[in-house]
Amino acid sequence: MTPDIDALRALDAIVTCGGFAGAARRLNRVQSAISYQVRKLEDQLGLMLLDRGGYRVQLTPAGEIMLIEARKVIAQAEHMEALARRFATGWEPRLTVIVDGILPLEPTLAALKLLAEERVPTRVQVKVEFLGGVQFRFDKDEADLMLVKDYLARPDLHAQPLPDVTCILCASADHPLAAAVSVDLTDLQEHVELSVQDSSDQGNDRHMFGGERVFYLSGFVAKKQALLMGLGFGWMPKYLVEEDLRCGRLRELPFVGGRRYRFTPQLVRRANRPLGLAGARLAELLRDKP
Amino acid sequence: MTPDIDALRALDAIVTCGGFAGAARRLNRVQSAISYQVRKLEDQLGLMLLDRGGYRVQLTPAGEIMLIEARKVIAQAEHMEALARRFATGWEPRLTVIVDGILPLEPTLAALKLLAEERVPTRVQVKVEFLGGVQFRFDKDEADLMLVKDYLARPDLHAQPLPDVTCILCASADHPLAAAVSVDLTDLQEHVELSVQDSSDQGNDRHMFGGERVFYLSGFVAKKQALLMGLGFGWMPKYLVEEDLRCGRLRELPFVGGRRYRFTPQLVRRANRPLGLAGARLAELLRDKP
DNA sequence: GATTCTTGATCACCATTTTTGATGATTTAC
DNA sequence: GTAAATCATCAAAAATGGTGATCAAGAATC
Repeated sequence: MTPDIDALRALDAIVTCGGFAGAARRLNRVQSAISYQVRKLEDQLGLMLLDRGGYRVQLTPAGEIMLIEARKVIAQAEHMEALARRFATGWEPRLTVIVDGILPLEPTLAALKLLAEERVPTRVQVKVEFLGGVQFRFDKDEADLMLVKDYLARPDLHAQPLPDVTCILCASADHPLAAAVSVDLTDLQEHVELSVQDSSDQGNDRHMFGGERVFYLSGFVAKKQALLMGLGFGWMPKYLVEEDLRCGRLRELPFVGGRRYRFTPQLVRRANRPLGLAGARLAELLRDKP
Repeated sequence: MTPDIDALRALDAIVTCGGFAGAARRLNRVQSAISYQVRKLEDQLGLMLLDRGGYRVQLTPAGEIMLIEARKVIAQAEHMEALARRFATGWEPRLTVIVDGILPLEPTLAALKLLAEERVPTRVQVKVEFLGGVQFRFDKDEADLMLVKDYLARPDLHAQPLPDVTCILCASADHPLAAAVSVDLTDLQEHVELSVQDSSDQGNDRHMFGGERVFYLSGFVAKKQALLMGLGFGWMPKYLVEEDLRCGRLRELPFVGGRRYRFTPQLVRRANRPLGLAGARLAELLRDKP
């Protein structure tokens, strides 16, 4: 039979208060109740915990060790209690966030770090997806939030804007297109376009060029690596290639249809399911900070 | 109010058995008892743990997290119980062993390693002392065992022999005494003798030579270092200087009164206080192995 | 679709456990 | 030596937890 946590508390109180009487006062019980509790505990464990030989009780050697263990059990139980209290007061147990891989991760991570520092009890799960895959995953996982470049608006979704991101059409300095003074659609279509794999299987990136040959990469890091190797051309978010453009490793392509475009990422939540405290706090941090 | 461990067990059983009825069977209770327990638990935590909406109960999101915590509490409590069982069956909670620093530590450490591998629950404390300090500490700490070179026999102490150790009188190869063909007591008394500090403050090493100048070191490692630096001469246990004698860094002194002596270390226990299972096992390992 | 099973909630009742308050033996403090 | 602690013990009261029966509602079976 497993010991009762109240009995462990009694043992602890006896030791810290220096006696049964003190423990009773501390626990708002009567002395005989404490006496009963620890005796029962000792019976259950089949082990003397207190030495009643003298005027004041003392821990037996075994009691000392058991008290250490008992305190661990108590602490664990209280941790559980505290967690429950927070869940009960509006902190959701889990928060799932889908992030579009085209967005800079840093502001999101910074916000999560703050959240952790505020000792938010919620277990936050972040998943990175691309293009249509973001909303696909948002729906499939019943996620709470998504940070997305494009999404299909619906009445049950509520969006708020995030800071703009700029995309730049570029290629390696060694790439044939990099040398051109001006590039038109036909020029582009003759070369390999690099794109990020849409993790839902219904690719629909409105910024693609419709050439014959497209290589799909698994993310923007891989895409950038492919660009640097001269494998092809493609759009990249500015924050990922600024350094390379400055150093000349990559070149911005002088495409007549526009060499850059900006978009406003959205932080999307479900209108019908209110965010818990953690979700609300995260949304707030993402809105204020980045 | 802290949740009751039995209630946590009920929650766990409901989830693993897939329902109240199954849990009741598993815990040898009746279904309504389980129902009562979890409802009380939920009341205490102020939190719904199970979703009774459908035909079969399901954990709520908060319930999932709480179950994880609950299992930790249960595991901790069971660990405590297991420990108690072992203490109750003769494993002492603590075992204090005093070891004479002149003895090779390796056999002792090997025995302790074995003890640990056998998952002995006892917390073993080993202290190294020197000369009279060993018995001094043995008495002061009310230790259970001592491994000692010399000790004052008493009726309440019971000893068993350990493998012999040889001591060699030596000095650095550069030391004046190292060159002599024969050394007598007067020769020795003219040089600095190196000795290990007695950690009780009543030095009585019967192997000292009574010269004017004695340097006391804090252990045999320090003493050996001092010997190698040519600071003086002194006795060293053979196992610590064999290599140095072979390489010629140290020399055995041709003392007319004997250049070597052997002693039989003793494993001493208290006759009036029987060893616990861990102490007995350790004594057994030390007797058989080294 | 009607019937049968199963699931979990609920209730009144009873057994057990826990708390209480009183008492007593022993030890410490003054 | 007296007064004030300390802790054990006991009977009675209170609270807690368990039992078995019953009920409504969702699956499963035919």
